[in-house]
Amino acid sequence: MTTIKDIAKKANVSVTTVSRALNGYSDVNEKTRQKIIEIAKELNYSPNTLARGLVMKKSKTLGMLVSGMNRASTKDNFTFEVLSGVNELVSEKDYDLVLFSTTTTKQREKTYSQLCRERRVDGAILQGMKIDDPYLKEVIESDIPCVLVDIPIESDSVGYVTTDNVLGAKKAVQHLIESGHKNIAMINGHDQAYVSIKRLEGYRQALEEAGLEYKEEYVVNGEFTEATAETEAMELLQKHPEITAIFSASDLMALGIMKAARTLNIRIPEDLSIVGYDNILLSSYTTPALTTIAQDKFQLGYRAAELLINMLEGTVDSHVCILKTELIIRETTTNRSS
Amino acid sequence: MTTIKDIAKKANVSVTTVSRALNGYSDVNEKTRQKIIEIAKELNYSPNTLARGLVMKKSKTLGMLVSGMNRASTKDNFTFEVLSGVNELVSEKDYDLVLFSTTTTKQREKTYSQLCRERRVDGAILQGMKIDDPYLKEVIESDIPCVLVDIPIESDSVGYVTTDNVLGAKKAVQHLIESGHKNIAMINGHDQAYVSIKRLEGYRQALEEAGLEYKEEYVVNGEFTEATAETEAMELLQKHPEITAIFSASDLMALGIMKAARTLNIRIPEDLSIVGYDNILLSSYTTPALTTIAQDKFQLGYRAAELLINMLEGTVDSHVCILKTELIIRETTTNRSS
DNA sequence: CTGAAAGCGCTAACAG
DNA sequence: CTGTTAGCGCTTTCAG
Repeated sequence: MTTIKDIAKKANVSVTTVSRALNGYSDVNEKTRQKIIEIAKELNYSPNTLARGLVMKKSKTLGMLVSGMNRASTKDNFTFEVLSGVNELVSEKDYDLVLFSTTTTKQREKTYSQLCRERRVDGAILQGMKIDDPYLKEVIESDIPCVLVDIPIESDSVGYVTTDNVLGAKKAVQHLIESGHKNIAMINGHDQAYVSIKRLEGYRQALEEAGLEYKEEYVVNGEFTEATAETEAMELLQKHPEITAIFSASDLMALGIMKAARTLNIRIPEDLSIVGYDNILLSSYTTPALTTIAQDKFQLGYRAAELLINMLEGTVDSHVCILKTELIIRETTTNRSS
Repeated sequence: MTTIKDIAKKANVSVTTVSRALNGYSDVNEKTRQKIIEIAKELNYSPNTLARGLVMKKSKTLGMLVSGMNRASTKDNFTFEVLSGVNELVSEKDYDLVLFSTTTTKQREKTYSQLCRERRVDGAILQGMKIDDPYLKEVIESDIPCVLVDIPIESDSVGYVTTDNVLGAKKAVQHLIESGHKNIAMINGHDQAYVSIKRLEGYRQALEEAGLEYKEEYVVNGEFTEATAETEAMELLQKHPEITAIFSASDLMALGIMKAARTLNIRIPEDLSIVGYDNILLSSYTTPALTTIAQDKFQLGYRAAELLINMLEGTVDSHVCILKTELIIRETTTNRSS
């Protein structure tokens, strides 16, 4: 493995000069530089980023911490799309990305800042964290620059990107209301998810503004899984046959609801309308295709990385980025009033 | 940021002793060790992996190079599932994973070994490479340990994991033959994919063994994309109305074929049977649900990582790992003979 | 059982 | 424009 020392020797200069030449400093004779560059190429030199990172105290590496990335979670590739977005910007900006996956249990073994410091990441992006995950508290205490996806915490060293979940949910429910529905239920995620709290808020606002009563028994948690949503929908629909529409806090759960409806012989959209959330790939392939609130997951990742790098390089105005959502009308909703 | 030096000072020992104590060497007084560990905790110490890597000449880091991971590719989350598998083993074994995404163009800018050496990864996993990608040649020349996904190259420093693509394809086609089909077309990926070559081989073998003639005009390339497959299927089905079954080299392309059939008013499976390959998530959600050859993508990644780490740690017998595939019969095939 | 010293490959004053 | 020197944080001989 050739080092700058080898190059220095061969070029009859000092290592300093080599370092400067290779790093594009101006105060190097152009001839010397050319010679050095040539020798470097000839010797097939690659800089050692470990050594560089050690002395520079930064690694040009970002950490991406994802919670709950396991075999099952590949179903909604939400995480993957975010990752793709992150990866895109990271490689544009010539950073590197190291991937950490963690679970709530693991977070007790090794702290967030331990993880980041050991690896010497310059900053971190956190995705899929729950509101009560240990790491979240640490993020605030630590001074490692960090961007959260879908969790609105802000400080000198932490920013976040998310979508407008209140508005998104509101649009979903308004669409149902405009279609003539009065008894609209909601299958939410769980109380540890920030987005669930916000989407519930949007649901309530939409009802209120339309003069419809909010009924607690119309809202249940589906834990963001297809199976739980199916069970919960089953119970809900049997207990409250007057329900003609459901707003689901995720598309995956909407799939569960559709299954439940099929089992109960409830037709979609004739007897029951459904609006999902996320616009995952699957949603356009189901029969009937799912009406949903789309959010740009790739962009979520891309912006998170952008924000983080801006924070690192000190070129940042705001630590917050809120993305738009969009209602996509497919086949699980229909106009009842007409 | 506290270092072993700080600990040494506070404990009144040398840095050597601290290093040994923290790394679990036996030749250190148990009392001293306890004291050191305690102080380390108190000072909230994290080892600096850069420094360690620099002197040890290994980083306990694996590189995952994926080709063509972009916004579009999130559709089949093949890559993501492989990544999940890799990630799983990597964290079990306490390695780290750095993600590089590359494109054929990018590969001309920075060579494979440059990438690996700069980052000081101990080994690399390559996913999604094409047969003529520049990196592939480099992999062979380089002595960096490397495991390829779905490309059968083997040497002292390189191994691979794949599935039995010949057999997989054969099973698909045999299933069609047993259902009574005689005119079976194939929509393949492209010639730069190893798996395409092998799957074509399996297709031919199955035909031959059944005494059916192989017709060149029945095989076209769909480039592994839904859109191209749709176009190609359209043309194929119009030109050769006698075709009653298509074997598709990927599920994604099978979706395209289904679209084409719908446009042409060809009923599936009554008029046309389809068998896909991969068993991507979507395949069970389409209407009708897709019959396909399943491969365990998570396992592909898991095994790749396992193989690589075994190679690195010198505990390896074979450099090759071949996984099984499984025919999953759903609704796009039906028995014609009955 | 412990410490002193050297060095991994690189960058950054500082001095010429 | 170039070289000398020091040091990033850690591990590892080699002596005690």
